[in-house]
Amino acid sequence: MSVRAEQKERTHQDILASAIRLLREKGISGASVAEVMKGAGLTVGGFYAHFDSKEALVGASLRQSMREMWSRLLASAGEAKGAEALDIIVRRYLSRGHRDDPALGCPLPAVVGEAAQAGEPVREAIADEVATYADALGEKLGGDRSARRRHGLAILALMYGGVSLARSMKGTPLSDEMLKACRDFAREAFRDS
Amino acid sequence: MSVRAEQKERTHQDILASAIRLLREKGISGASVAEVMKGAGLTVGGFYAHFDSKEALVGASLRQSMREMWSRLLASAGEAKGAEALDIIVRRYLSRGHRDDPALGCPLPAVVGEAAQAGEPVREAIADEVATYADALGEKLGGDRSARRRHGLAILALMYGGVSLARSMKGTPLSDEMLKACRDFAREAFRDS
DNA sequence: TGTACATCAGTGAACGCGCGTTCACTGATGTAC
DNA sequence: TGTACATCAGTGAACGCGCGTTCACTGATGTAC
Repeated sequence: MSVRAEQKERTHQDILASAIRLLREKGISGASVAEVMKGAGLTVGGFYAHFDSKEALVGASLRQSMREMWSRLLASAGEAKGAEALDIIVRRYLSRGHRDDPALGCPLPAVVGEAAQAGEPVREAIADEVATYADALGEKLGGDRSARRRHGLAILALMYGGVSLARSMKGTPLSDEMLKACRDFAREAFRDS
Repeated sequence: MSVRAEQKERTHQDILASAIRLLREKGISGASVAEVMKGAGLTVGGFYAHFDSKEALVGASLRQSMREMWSRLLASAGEAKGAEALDIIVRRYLSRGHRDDPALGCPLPAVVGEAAQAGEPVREAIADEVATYADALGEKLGGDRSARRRHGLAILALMYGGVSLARSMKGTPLSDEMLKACRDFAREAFRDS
């Protein structure tokens, strides 16, 4: 690989990293191309040498940030399975820390609402990543094939929904309570597993 | 009340109705003041005789549309309580119809993501309405005081999360599956109640 | 009841601003001989 | 190894556009006498 190509690849990753950070903090419309490029130490005009459009950037950022978040989250449960793994995972995802630091967390809360009106590349990226990590989560939780799939999808939806709502009510007492209710409900649903 | 004041009140409600429709379909940034006014058969300049700012409009629309959606939803369970009421409610909220017709449904999926960056009036409106209807939902579900509160908040988060994700994956097979997984999980969690 | 003036809901053009995207350009890197 | 030319990553100004908000105005409604 030539020096030039290596440099370009490094720049590409810088743009992605900047986009991921802004996307998680401010959502799709809040992460402007100009600000993404500024965050990577570049000017706006160079963007289109790296991505075809803003939508392509959003799709790529979504895929990478989902991978980062969810592989770390699932790895944090270590060898634990079933109710024990669930406890570790919900305590981490449905935490005040995760609610208050979007820049380090899951991209879904910032992106899903706007994604309903976004183009197919974005919606497909979400579907791919949700499928992957709902399955991985179901695997941790155990049970038969259909229970694993159902639990993976539903617990993901519960965790995403709880953090999203908690963020939208930040600053009110209900915000903390929402996180706790979702954690406890997830554990309660698995009391016999 | 004078003819003029009556007319103004009618116009005010027309603007609100238009805003509610657009907000549910396109979210906060997608519902521009100009389009809201056009939807009410008016021109943009007249808006500020009715609301102080776009944010005030969003807050008022949110309160009214939450009331409309959730009082209808909870009323649809009639006299049913516990698992039976839950079954009716999740079948309605987590339905393909609700996913595909945002204009007739719950405002939360279109608004919550952007609300995290919105001003206090919007976040307070969400907190107030979520508190009200989580409690009403918990009431239907029964159990002791803490269980009612926990179940109300968590089932609301699960329903909101499921429909939001299903909309963001619309057009993929996982979209339908997500709705079903959330319905079944909610019922499963109440299997002994 | 009729007339003169005041009010004010709604109009439509204009404001400053930020958006995604384009494009002529610059200058360092790469290639050919 | 040295020189002349080609490539192309990144710059920065400009584009057309839609946004929230402002404002001078119009004309129907309301009030005073």
